[in-house]
Amino acid sequence: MDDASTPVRRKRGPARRLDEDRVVDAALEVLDRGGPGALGIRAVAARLGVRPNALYTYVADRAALERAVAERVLSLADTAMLTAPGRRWRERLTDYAVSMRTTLLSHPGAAPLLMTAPMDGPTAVAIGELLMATLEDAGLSAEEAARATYLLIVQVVGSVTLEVVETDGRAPLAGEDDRIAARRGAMGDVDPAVLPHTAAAVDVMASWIGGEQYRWAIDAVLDGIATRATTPDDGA
Amino acid sequence: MDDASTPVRRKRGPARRLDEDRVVDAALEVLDRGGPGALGIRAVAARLGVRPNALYTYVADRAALERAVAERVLSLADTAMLTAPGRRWRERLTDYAVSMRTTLLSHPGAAPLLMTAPMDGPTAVAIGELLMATLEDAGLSAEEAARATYLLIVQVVGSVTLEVVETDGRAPLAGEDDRIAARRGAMGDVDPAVLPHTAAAVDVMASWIGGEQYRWAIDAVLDGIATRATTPDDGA
DNA sequence: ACCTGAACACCGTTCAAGT
DNA sequence: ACCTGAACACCGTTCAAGT
Repeated sequence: MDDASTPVRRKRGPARRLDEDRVVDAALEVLDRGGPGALGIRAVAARLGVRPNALYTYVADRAALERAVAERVLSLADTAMLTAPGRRWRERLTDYAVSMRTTLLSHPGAAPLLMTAPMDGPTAVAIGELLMATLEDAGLSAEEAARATYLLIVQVVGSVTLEVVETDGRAPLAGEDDRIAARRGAMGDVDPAVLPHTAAAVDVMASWIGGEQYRWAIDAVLDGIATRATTPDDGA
Repeated sequence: MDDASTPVRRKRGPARRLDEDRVVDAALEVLDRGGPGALGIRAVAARLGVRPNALYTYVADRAALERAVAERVLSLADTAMLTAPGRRWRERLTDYAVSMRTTLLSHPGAAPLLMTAPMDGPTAVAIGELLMATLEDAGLSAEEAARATYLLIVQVVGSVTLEVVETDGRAPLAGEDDRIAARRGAMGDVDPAVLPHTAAAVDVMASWIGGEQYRWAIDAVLDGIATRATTPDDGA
């Protein structure tokens, strides 16, 4: 079921032709199969059927490879939601945040890279531009829109990274219910006499890594942002 | 100026006595001097004047060492602010958030460890307990308090980690103004014709890694949380 | 119980050499 | 221009041995 524009795309073959896109493709595959710890120059080279030092024609070093992977993953989330006509600014931001989580969770090993490498690539900038535009639709000033944009970025990337770090980071991730149950089990019993609030909330804390928590947090953040907006709920 | 309870504490000496605390001390020193990339079994052993494999008596492996360092750094922030009598819940949370940032920035290399290793140690749990108690003072239900707690944790740890990742991570960090100026310089010029919002907000974006942005974000988050509180502003 | 010596299987990165 | 061969200086971790 290959796309027509992707001629053959063999798994590991004798290296038909190399270019940066193919290197990043391979890096993402290594990440998906082996988790965050598996990514490395030698592993990617092996997957391409090539010697490790061959990669240095396309990538400056390991850090540059990681940045390229981070950019690639960001580009997989569809920004069309941010410009969807007829939808309110708040719905657009919520949709995009949820969709970004789904995208990142489908390449869990890549999520920590977003926190490790500075995101200054063209894709990251383009996303920032669209987020600021959406927040100005809400009636925020340019400065407030920029600050709110970063608040949202921190929340989205931070949540998903912490969520992934509790797994082995290989795709596909276990189902959310299973991951929450495993986390609940690892927490064991809490003595209500010494940690009353923790003991009472242990089930909710187990679900910190889930979609419901994610939605709750984004919602609260958007409420806080809405406080600063002049177009409370029905902006363009 | 050594504390009386710290007998001699030499820098690297012939290893007077080893225990887990001294190992974590050394790890934190390695981190402060060399940044996140410097931390490792061999580097810590060298700092203690001991062979690498000697560490395995006190720490299971590298991952356990990193978790121990993360726990240590968390314990350096003073939780007394969360229980300060006579102060409103919102002031207590703001004070603690600001103080946690200061603590983490004083050991910048350790900040990324909080995002990389699951935080399930006793210190992390104790902080969670106090945060939940404070948020219940605000009138949140147990479930809401737990969800708001995680929202705050993600925001604090996420912000500081992204802030540190743009530096070399060695202590002491350059002054905030210098770091913002350097970031502004790295962003270069942006064409207003293609990225109008980005071009207009470039100075604010440079300051994303600063204390003003941090405060703005925490404030917005607390506004969102306050929406769900029954004790709007003058809780116990 | 705690530390060393020695070794293992890895890393990222370089440089000269081939084609 | 692009890839290989070979080597460099590293890693984390193990195991047997010493004391």
